[in-house]
Amino acid sequence: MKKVTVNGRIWVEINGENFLGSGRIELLEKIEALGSLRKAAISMGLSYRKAYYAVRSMNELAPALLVELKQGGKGGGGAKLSKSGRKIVIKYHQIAHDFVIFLTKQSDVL
Amino acid sequence: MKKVTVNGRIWVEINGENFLGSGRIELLEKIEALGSLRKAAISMGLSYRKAYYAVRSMNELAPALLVELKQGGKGGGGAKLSKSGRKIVIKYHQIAHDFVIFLTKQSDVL
DNA sequence: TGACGTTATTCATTAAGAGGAATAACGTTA
DNA sequence: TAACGTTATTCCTCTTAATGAATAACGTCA
Repeated sequence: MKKVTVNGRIWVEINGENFLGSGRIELLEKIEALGSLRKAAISMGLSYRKAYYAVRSMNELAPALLVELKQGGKGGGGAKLSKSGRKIVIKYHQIAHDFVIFLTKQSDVL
Repeated sequence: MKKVTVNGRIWVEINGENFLGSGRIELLEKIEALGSLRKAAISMGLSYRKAYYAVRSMNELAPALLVELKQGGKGGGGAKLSKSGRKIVIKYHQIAHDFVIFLTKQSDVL
């Protein structure tokens, strides 16, 4: 018997521009865990450049910085989440959870 | 004030393979309206080839043909939806409608 | 003041997808 | 049997996205 399922993807937009998806959320979490954008990128198998542009885009779109980047200094610098950065990660997970439930329900109906 | 919204995309999979999304649904509707795959593709600004491969993929994955293609004959041939093809278009619209409601609710929460 | 490890940026190459062009194949109809 | 308009298929080009390499810039600390 063939298995039919409803799948999907959600993301957050600000003024119609892509702001946050699951990939960026994972990046934020890695940044919080590792304290370094470079290490976060590598741990996800992501190029540093792509990760950097993602952070830059997020910080530009958000009303307040999500990631605080520090260049030079102790350890060469580093990256960490701001308070609003940590908040938005939690909020996103709530939405993603509801979405999984939605998809499951729709798959059952099929 | 910046406008923050949750957006997304859903599709139907069969055995984990992409089966139906909004584009393919639109294609099915155009086929029903125009009776020709070529005309349907053109009306959507789609290349015939892409439309053809989409139909082929759908027909192969579905338990029963969604689109009946006829080559040669009166008018050169034509394309039309099977009964199960028409059914699935209706079902998809129901799911898509629920999804819009879901997205609106999530956007309100933000 | 030099070493360090990070952030910040540019450049060139490669991979993949989209698209168009061209043509074969088909079956009815006049 | 020739014309017609469609389905069916192949091939090549072009554009765009992804990737990696290389390097500059920075600020602390020994």
